Amino acid sequence: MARKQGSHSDITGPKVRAAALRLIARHGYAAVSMRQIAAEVGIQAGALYNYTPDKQTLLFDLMHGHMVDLLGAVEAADFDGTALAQLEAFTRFHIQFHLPRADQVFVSYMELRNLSDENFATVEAKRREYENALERILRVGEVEGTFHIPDPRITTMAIIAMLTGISNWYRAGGRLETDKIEAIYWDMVRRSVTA
Amino acid sequence: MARKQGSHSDITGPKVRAAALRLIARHGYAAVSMRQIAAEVGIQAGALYNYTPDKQTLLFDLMHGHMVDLLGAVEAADFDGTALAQLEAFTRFHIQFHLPRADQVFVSYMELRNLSDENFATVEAKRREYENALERILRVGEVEGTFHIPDPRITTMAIIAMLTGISNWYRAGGRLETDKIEAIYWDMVRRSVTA
DNA sequence: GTCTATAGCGGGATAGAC
DNA sequence: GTCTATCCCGCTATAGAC
Repeated sequence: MARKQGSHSDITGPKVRAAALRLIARHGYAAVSMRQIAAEVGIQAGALYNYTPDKQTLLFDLMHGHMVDLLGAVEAADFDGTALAQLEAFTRFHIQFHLPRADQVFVSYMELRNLSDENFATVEAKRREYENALERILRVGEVEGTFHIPDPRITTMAIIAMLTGISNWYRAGGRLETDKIEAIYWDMVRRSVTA
Repeated sequence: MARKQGSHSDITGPKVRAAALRLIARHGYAAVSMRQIAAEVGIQAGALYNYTPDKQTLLFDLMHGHMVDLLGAVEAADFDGTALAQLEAFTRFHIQFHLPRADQVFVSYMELRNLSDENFATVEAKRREYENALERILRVGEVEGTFHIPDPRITTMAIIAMLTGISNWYRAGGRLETDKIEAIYWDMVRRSVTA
């Protein structure tokens, strides 16, 4: 089972996904052609089909991969301590994870419409799982008495929308910038759920 | 200058825009064809060009029209009183304006990429104008001492993202539902900017 | 104002040589 | 694994009859 001589699939595969991600984030899935993606990689359109059975699967792999990475990172973060400490950790985690992944975030929230029904259900389930991680923290804080939250589900959606919205205006910037953004948003999140 | 017999342009025109809005919100601009829009209206594709010079202009009219409506409504609302009162009025206004316009909101935030450079600049300028209305209120509250806001521009974006995010999960529902949503979000907005 | 018909182009995907 | 060539389809937009 030795790898074939001249095989570049271990290099070209990632390049295909990177090119697709970049182009789809920029122009949208429906507006990007397989020919454009191939040109970006430096191969012909036909050769793309060595790396994906079709365009739909390529989109799904990008979106699903992003959600798998996100859930894996959440699990690894393993928030603990008081509800307030967990909420701060979650807030900073969300910002730190999403800021360097502008294209993935954009595609994952804009291209849901272009997934097949089955692929949509799979991606949506993972997104729900992520939301639930935050909702659990809010409910713990409510029981603790730290938080005052009339409707944990709505507050979950509100906080995630606020944090994800950073991607709408954030551009480039180094570590210090990120620190400051984290501080400002954590301040707002904290105040919005405490008495 | 009497209107031609058999002319339906005063009826068909709005029907074209309504159909385009519905379909684009559902499937995205690039994925919707002029044939689909025509079929939804009940005419042939060629006849669409009596109502728009091209597909791009049709998209622009939808998005620009939405922003014009929004800015007109903001101006008519004419917020006054303390900064806190103005912020509450703005929050409730935003929710009341956006909730019944799910398709417009969706299209206006998802299809910016598909506007020509010139059309994008026009729409973006109006959106900036709307954001500025909120930012002014926040700055007044900061001067008053009512609010504690480290960065008014970021807080503006955070609040608008949070409020606009309602469209991501809101479905149908009557007046009472809207009242409750307003109350929950106003509660969060208020707490997030006050000490 | 709407129709039918079509020009002209570009799309996704496949076949077969190398 | 990549190439060239191509099938077949659907797209936007226009022309000209009614």
